[in-house]
Amino acid sequence: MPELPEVETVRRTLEKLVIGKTVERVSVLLKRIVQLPDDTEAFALLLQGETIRSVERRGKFLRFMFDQYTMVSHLRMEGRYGVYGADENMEPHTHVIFHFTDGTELRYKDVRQFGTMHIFPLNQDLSELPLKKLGLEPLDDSFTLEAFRDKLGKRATKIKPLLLNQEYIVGIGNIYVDESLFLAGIHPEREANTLSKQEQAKLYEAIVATLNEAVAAGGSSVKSYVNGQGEIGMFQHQLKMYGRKAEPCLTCGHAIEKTVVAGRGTHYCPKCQPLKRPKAKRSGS
DNA sequence: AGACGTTCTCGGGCGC
DNA sequence: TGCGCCCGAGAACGTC
Repeated sequence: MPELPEVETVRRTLEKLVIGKTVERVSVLLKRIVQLPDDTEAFALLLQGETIRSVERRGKFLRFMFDQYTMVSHLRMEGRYGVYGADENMEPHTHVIFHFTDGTELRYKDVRQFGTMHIFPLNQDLSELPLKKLGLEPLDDSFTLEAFRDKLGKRATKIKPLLLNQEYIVGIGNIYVDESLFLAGIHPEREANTLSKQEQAKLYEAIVATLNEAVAAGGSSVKSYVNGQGEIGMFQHQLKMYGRKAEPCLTCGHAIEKTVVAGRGTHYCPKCQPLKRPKAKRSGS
């Protein structure tokens, strides 16, 4: 479920709830979530007695900063966190529990069981997988038009899969890629290296605007997403493309098409996002 | 039935 | 022919 705006919203809500709390013990109910250390008992022991000092984000990953360790957590499709009293009912699909010394618990739930957790010595996560190869942070000052153009570079790959590839730019997923490409008037199957300077600039602006507005709205709750306090987001009401198959394009009224691009459901307006750049018509051929 | 907000692995195809 | 890169397909899972 979560793309950058959702993960950022989880981060913001969570930091209000868990900073300063000390881990008494950790229960791992589903081993597959824990990737590193691969021994789940070792994973649990590393965090015993550690206090959460901050909660940060890199792309779609959450980074829980403890005294000596960083715990990196990816929610994948449906992972979610919540803080509970130790006596509260255990909800289904609860896989990892961080029991704090004050009697509260941080619980990780994940219906589809795709989420991952890794522990590294403090701050060493950034130079190790899975964070090592991540690309530009689109809401950082470092995300300039020039840096974006460099990433688009000479690649002949389709623009949509390129934007989804976290090695170039982080945080964009299937919802916000469709929204951004629509805003920029670019067809999802355009080859990245054929974008004009002007199209590159429009796409850059579209990505920044879309992500910022979505963060301001607390993310999009299309299916199951909630923030760290169990609240849904609001940006789903502002989506112009995602989930609007066959509905009228808000710009031109043409029916929105849904196809598959690089294995992902893809929404676009054939009129506002033509595959061929509008050119003088030629007869024949 | 089949899609689903994510990402990793694998294998074929291509170019050098 | 061989190697490396790149891309798309499939897999991981449970729910509606």
